[in-house]
Amino acid sequence: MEKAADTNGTGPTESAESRQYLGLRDGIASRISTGDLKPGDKLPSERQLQGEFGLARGTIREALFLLEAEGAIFRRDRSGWYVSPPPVVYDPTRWEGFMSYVEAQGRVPTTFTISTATIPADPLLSDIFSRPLGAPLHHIRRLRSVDGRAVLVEKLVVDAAITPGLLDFDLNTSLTAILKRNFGITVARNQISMQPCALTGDEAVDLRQKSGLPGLALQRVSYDGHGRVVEYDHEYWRHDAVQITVDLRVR
Amino acid sequence: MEKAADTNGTGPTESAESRQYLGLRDGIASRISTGDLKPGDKLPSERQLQGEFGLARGTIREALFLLEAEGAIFRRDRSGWYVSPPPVVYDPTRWEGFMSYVEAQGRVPTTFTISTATIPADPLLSDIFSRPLGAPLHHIRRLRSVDGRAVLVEKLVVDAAITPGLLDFDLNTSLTAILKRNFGITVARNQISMQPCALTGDEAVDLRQKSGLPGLALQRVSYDGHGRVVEYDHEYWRHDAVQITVDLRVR
DNA sequence: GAGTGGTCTAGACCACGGG
DNA sequence: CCGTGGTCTAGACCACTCT
Repeated sequence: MEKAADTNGTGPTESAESRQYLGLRDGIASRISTGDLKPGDKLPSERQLQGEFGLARGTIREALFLLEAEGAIFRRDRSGWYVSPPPVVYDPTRWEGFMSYVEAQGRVPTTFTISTATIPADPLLSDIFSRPLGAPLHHIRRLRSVDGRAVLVEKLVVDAAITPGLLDFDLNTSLTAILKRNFGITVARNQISMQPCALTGDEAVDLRQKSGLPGLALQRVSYDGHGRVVEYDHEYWRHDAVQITVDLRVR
Repeated sequence: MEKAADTNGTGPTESAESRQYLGLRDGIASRISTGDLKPGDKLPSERQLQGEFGLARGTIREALFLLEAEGAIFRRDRSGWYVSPPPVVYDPTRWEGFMSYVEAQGRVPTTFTISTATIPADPLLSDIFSRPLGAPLHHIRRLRSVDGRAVLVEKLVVDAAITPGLLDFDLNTSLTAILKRNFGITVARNQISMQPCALTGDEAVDLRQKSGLPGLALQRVSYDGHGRVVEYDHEYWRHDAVQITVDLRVR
């Protein structure tokens, strides 16, 4: 008996799902919405679900992938599947920085600096910062978490000429605050671009995600009051961790 | 011989990929980047790739899913896999509307009105529009395409009191233009919110996508110069069809 | 009707996580 | 060390598209 959907006598009994993984998806989703499973809770293992529902493991995984795409659950590599916490709201116009707005939402933000370096400007960066080729720029790579879960990696670049000694500060705090307090720099304008993307390579590794999972790529160029480029930032977010909100006047 | 990765004698010959689907992914990706495969081109069928690479179909599909998540390819249900065209750039602050900005990028926009209706305001909409419960609101559901490919479904709501007879116009054109020309309404402010999401149910059907594929959900509340709510809009985009760009002053 | 992707089965081994 | 998810095989039938 190598037939698959033998049970597909799908008599239109009620809302019988045509595809089994959709049924399983709905089952788990309702367990979450009723509060039977709460944010952070671990789901039964794939093999347990297999026994419980009498489906092949591939079918179980299909349902899990769907819930993952919907942002309802996430996985920790080779540890298990967990119920997702609610996303963080990110408003690029309210520029107090990550630490502030995450805290304002009653969550606990943390930052981990992965690496720092001062590197001569390449043609692209030289153009963005309007600085000569080879001018020194600070590169910072940071991992940011909410309630202990890594939600984004950022690679940011700052003009070293106007921020001497920046890398000696504790970068596991708010960069916005450091720039303001120690260098008198405030951001007046942001130019932002973003695309849904797949998290791959370094980003996936840092976020402890399996490569290829969906994410949101966000690039930001920040200007001060004089129109000078202050920061050039690339952020890679878990797709289920963020909601973007903007309020703006139309031109 | 039910062993899987027997070929995993992965001698570190060159950049041998540890996982076979990554190798296949790279192979197809490079065919795209060299121009061997161009936007719109059809990929070989899964079974052809199976023969060509000597992998099980599941493995082939894993590679295809990854490329899909990256936005490099897309599928037409039961027709095949195709190379993705470049995304459209969407700037919510430049409010000439979909038709204008798509054309400005040298692409061909089309709009198809799926349904229209005038419905009494429910509590939520009554609140958003600051209108009494039961006040008439126009509901419009449209499908919008670029170069013949459906890229987004939108469900929009407009206050019927200030747009009498709106549904009698040809809604397969620019709504922005209709509101301006025929009702003297212009948008002065937008409040936008967006989250990566999974396209499911009606949205997936309308976009001819398999349910569960990643997308971008965008909600917009538009105000006129008097602060009156003009439009309430929900858009569901294919994740690979759009890039959002915003330029804004920080508050 | 042929061909395509969509769904599903029933196994297997691998690599990593955590006690 | 064991349990977990990650990868992979080799089949099968189904539902739809296309010509």
